[in-house]
Amino acid sequence: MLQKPRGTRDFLPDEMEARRTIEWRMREVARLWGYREVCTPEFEDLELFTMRSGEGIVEEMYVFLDKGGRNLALRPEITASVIRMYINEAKVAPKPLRWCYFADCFRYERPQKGRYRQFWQFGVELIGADTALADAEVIMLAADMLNATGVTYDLKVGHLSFMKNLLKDLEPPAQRRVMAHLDKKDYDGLKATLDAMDKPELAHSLTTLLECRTLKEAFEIAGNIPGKERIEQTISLLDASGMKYSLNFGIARGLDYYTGTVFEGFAQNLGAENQILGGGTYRLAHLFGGDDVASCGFAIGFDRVMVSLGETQHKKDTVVAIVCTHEGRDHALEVARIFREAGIRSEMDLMERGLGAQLAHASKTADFAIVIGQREAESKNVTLRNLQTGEQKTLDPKSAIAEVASHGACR
RNA sequence: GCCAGGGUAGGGUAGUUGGUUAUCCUAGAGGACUGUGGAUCCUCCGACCCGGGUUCGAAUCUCGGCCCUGGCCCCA
Repeated sequence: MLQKPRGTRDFLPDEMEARRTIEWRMREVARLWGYREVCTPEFEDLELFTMRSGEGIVEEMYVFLDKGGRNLALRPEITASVIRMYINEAKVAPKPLRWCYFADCFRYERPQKGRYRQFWQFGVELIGADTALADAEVIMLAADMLNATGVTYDLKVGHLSFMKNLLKDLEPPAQRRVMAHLDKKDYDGLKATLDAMDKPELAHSLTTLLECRTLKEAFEIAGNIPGKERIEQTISLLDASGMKYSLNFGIARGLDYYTGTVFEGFAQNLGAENQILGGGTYRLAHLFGGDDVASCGFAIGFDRVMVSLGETQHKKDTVVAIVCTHEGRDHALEVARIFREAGIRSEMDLMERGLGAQLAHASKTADFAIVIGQREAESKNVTLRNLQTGEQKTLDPKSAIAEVASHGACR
């Protein structure tokens, strides 16, 4: 039997309904903040992604040659595409631009819990606003969005300037090696590396910086930071908003183009792959031949949010089964139509079953049955049966609709 | 790319000194039952992940691959 490709998933209706429910909660939050949806191609020139992230990522992408000999890649993330689109289509649009997206991405990696080769991201990008309030808005929006889904998570906010200031005397490759140690909390390795670089005193400052939980402490360790005021403003805006977060100056986000504020969210009930959100301020447009516009954005790992939410029950549709005899069929079609016009999900038997068998099936799949035989066809009434209680009465279609609508799903 | 544990109908399972037609539950279809369901009974449907090897004979032993689950690495 044919199998689906490794790391991909099929979604049955129950799961899709749960996913759409959460998706729409995020969409609604984005809408309320003024972030409007954009859509970019599923595949792009390979170069778009290597320019952003380096040649190394080719190994972790779905890369292919099209019939015209073009080097293309399935998108491994969406920020690069959005910024490309901004340069191509919207450079002169009034700033700031508030955009969001919900779309699938592809990465060629070893699957595990919360990590798939096709996965969905809900992200936002705020383009062209370079202020403390812009940074704060994006973080508050991220928190709002995660709150709307119902996940329990920890949000960590940091700023790259502190670490960059401590490391400013090191060459970029050395900086990267040090950051790698910090990211893994490998303090022994860090010490060895710094000793080898003849900078042993840095080890203490760096590890202390990671332990800092207030701006004041961080400023004391890292010294005179460029943009100090902006950082203070951003953090005081977050504090004023009353949102929950913690400061963490060890967030490195691994990428050179992040410029300042960075933040990450972690689900409290997931294992190794528990990061559900990542974002920060960055400058990327100039890489793709655009202006050096400031941007700030984040992406939420939608599938991980769903894993974290687990088997949470979602509200189900009320289902009405239209059950009829041969004589009642024409009237039944008419009744089904007006039920649907009233917004009620209505399903008819397609198997030419007898009345008993139709009801047997309805009892497994529906909340109510509308029974229509010769008697109902002649009187233009319907028999409404509550499949939960067995209670049954004959009334006109409009009253039946009212009854079903007032009752709701009872499965 | 690395490590561990797995893979028998749609879902869940039984099945080793290798041996008839692979067990049971559930789901699905049909019937007993052409104006009223969930019970019961009957019938049907449907599986040994793939390939090589050993053997008279492999779900079972063996090798390779694929896939799943979790972890490492990575994580844009």
